[in-house]
Amino acid sequence: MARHALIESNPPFPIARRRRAAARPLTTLLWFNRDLRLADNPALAAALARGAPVVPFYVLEDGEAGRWAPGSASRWWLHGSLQALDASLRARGSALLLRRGPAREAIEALLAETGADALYWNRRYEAWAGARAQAIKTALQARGIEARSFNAALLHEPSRLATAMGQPYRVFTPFWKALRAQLEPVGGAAPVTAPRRIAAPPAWPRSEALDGWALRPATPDWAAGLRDTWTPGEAGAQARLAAFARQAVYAYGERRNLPGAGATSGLSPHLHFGEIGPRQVWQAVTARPPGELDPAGSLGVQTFLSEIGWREFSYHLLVHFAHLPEAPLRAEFAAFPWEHDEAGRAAWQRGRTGYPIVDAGMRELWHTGWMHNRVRMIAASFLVKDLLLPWRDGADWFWDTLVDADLASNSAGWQWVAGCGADAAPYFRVFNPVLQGAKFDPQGAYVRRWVPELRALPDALLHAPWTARPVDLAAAGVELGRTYPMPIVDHACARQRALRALQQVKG
DNA sequence: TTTTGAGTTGTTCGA
DNA sequence: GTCGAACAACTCAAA
Repeated sequence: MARHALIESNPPFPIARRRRAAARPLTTLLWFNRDLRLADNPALAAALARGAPVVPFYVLEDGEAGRWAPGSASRWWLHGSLQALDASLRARGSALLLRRGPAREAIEALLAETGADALYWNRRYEAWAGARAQAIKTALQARGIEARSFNAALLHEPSRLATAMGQPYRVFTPFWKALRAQLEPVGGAAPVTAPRRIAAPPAWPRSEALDGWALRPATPDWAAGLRDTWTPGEAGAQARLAAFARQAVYAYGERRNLPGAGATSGLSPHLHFGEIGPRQVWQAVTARPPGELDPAGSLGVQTFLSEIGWREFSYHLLVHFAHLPEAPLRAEFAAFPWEHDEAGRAAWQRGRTGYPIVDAGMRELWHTGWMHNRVRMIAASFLVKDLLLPWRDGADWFWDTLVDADLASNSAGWQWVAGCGADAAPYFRVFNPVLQGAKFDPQGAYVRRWVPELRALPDALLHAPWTARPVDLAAAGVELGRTYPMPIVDHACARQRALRALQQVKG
């Protein structure tokens, strides 16, 4: 596939490196991207092994990313993550330089200012990022400057895994089987630990001020819920992983679908920004020998690893099908008769659909920048199938509001829900928000937390307040249409409408 | 090349 | 109330 050309590959013996092998290395530029960590960082390790002073830097690339520049919640996270990375670099005698993009210009400037003879970085997999990195690599190597990239983000290199026919996988199970066969038994190369000291250059080039980038909201400051929930940065990531690997992972198989249980790892934003890598995650959750685990514990570990597998699969799809974020993987869905329901979309975004489990999820998202995975499916199904709004509307909203907004996972997930993606849900699989609520939030802990105006309703009525008798509503202090909305659509009717629309696409 | 088995996460209806 | 079948065919991956 031609797109493979966009994914940079390392020649086994880079020309520049061979030519300079005898010369003393000058300075190494270390370009941080989506790998904001010091442990398990192959580019950093290789830069240190080179034996020259290292200049670590980060480039803000809003212009180059275009439509996929980080959303509001991601920008909030990025600020904290860069701050944390700078602090850990300083503790090791180094620092993080900040520059604005375009990356090509920032790198040229740094090369001129430092006289560096090498640029190392860890790869990204978005089409735009791969293309611009490849252009930089080509340009630098042509001038005898060593330019090397590494894989810090994935267990596998998407261009190096294919079916027996040489095609990219489109179905998860065979993909994961093939990948695991490559990785067994330890999940790939062992992660390296963080260096103790990083040699500084004789003089530091100037850095921009992080505050000047205005990544965090000022007025209004909507980030209080994010601050309460998260600790961006490598230390925060490792603390979360350690806590999860100590206990929760062993119950993950049984409890991961309960949004009120706090049973998931919460690692998604840390993984997105590369504050921790999938190899480290694999190592941590498989540290206990399988022989020590009971069947439930073993199921927990395997189920969790398969979620890491889904992340890999999403990247695999993004690399091989570059239009994944923009256009349906199943081409016939281009003609799907989507609605244009502004009011419905606004109600969904604000958590005022009248379906408590959907509204709870959307409010959790707004408040914390994150939503439990089970609820993501329910809320996404509601947008796409009950409201018949385009999946890209949902993907856009998630892109702006999620701290873990990731082009690969977000795009693949929305296409899956809409039925137009890889391994997509069958058309008739339409989530019923009342049944899903009753099944996965039976005691109502989740809905009561995020939809407090319904808190006093009994469990049996909590997921369908419009079915309550007036006397029950009054006892709970609920006035439908005033304190909490009536359902904005009738689910049974909406389901029929969605099935008709899907039939139309098929025929 | 052809065949075969299988495919993350569900709901509804009727026996 | 419980349970199994229907809901469509189609595509993917491997034998």
